Amino acid sequence: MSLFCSSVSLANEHSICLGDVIEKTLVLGKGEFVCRQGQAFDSVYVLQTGSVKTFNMNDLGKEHITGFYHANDIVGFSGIDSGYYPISAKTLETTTICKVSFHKLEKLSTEIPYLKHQIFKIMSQQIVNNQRMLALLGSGSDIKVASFLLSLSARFNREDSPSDFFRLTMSRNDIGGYLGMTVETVSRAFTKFQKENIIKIKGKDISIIDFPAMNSLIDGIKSTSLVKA
Amino acid sequence: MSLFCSSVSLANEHSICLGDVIEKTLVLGKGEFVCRQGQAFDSVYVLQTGSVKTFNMNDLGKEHITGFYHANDIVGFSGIDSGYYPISAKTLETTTICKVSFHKLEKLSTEIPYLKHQIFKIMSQQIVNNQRMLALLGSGSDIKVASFLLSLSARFNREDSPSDFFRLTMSRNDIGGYLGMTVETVSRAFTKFQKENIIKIKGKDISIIDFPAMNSLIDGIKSTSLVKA
DNA sequence: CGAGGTATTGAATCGAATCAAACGTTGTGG
DNA sequence: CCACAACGTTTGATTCGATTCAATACCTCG
Repeated sequence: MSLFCSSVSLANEHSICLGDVIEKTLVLGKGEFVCRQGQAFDSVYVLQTGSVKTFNMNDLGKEHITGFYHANDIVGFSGIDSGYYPISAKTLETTTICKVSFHKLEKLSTEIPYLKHQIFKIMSQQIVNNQRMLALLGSGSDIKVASFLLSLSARFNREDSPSDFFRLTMSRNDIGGYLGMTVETVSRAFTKFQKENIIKIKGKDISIIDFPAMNSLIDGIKSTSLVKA
Repeated sequence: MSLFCSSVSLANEHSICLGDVIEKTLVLGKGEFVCRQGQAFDSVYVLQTGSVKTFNMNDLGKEHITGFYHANDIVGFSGIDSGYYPISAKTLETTTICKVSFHKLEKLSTEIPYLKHQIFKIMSQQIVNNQRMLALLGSGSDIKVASFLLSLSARFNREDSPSDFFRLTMSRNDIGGYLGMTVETVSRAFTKFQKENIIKIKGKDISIIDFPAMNSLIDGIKSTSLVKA
């Protein structure tokens, strides 16, 4: 399970019905906005290809990254509560997305309990993912970075190649903004892991070589799922 | 808006119907479990009085606190995704809660679109709250503690007294576990704020004296909600 | 090719964790 | 009701790690 968005499909056997709620499919270039913080909430966005970061600006112009999203992930649910998007979303590369009217989606979910359940599930999953991120609050930079890389890896293995190789579409700066640390510290963690032969990095391409070592790094934040009597 | 749970009521004009989904109302003493990490998910819990912490144990027995909940908050939505509670919940004092069957709640929400919308809203709110917490990832201990206190204050002002005075039902240890810092650092932040006449603390009772100073502390993580052209 | 942004590396500073000890509070049983 | 034990909290001194500042190397794209 990824730190990131949903592995649950909205559609399944009801995919036909979903045609009604898709407003349009958009192709966006690198660095374009999907939605902007403060805009009225009306849609959620389903990524088809590419990747997106969500973030908000603090009063001093520094941006805090709240998440990275890839194919099949859904962006925008956080706008339901207030009726406004609390975050901006920007593409990290050329990206195609489906704009889905939330109003229509919600109406359709009344007719299709399965759809409603899926929405519940996706939102629940986002809560769980965010809480897993929060477990990083107290941990050091190595753990944060390792956890980040493992999440990305898990996210890609799910549907794409089962390989340990993938591409970081976001900048080191974005990673830092996501994990709450500086660019320099991100870079240092990368070089350190590389020297220890845990990963191999070349620019934006990364491969995880030593999964056991990687996993042992994050032992401290993995939670036992046992029920203790 | 609080860092914590929901300010949105499940019921409103439909409160009559909710009688059907409430399994039972429980009174728990201090330190009792509401639900346990790993148990099969079947219910959400609505707090009537008292307070609760949610947490999970990592492999080394240290607990990470994922949230504090008070009257009218709802605990347990994170279990929808996997079908198991990913967290344990424990009372911080004598607490009364309603156990609500999620299965029944979901079925009822099919008949009452308003109810469904409220559930969406509450879950969306939790996503937003968690993301606000995540903004603390990169900030120092003073900011974390100030942010925590302001959230609690906002949470209580909402419905209880409009006073700047409240009681911390959780231990310093719990606060540390929540904010990702040690007990000592929490304590030091408290004494520092007190020396600066920003707050007044006596054991578990706290009053916020200088709100402007408190707010200026967290300027760095407040996000502008403006739409920039 | 050159320029601007992005990434890496190094040295010095600052802040939080850690270790250790004293102080307070709470709850229990004599 | 007091004494004591157990736990929670505060405070201090030291260590360790991340940020900061600064300089250099690397890529990407016009």
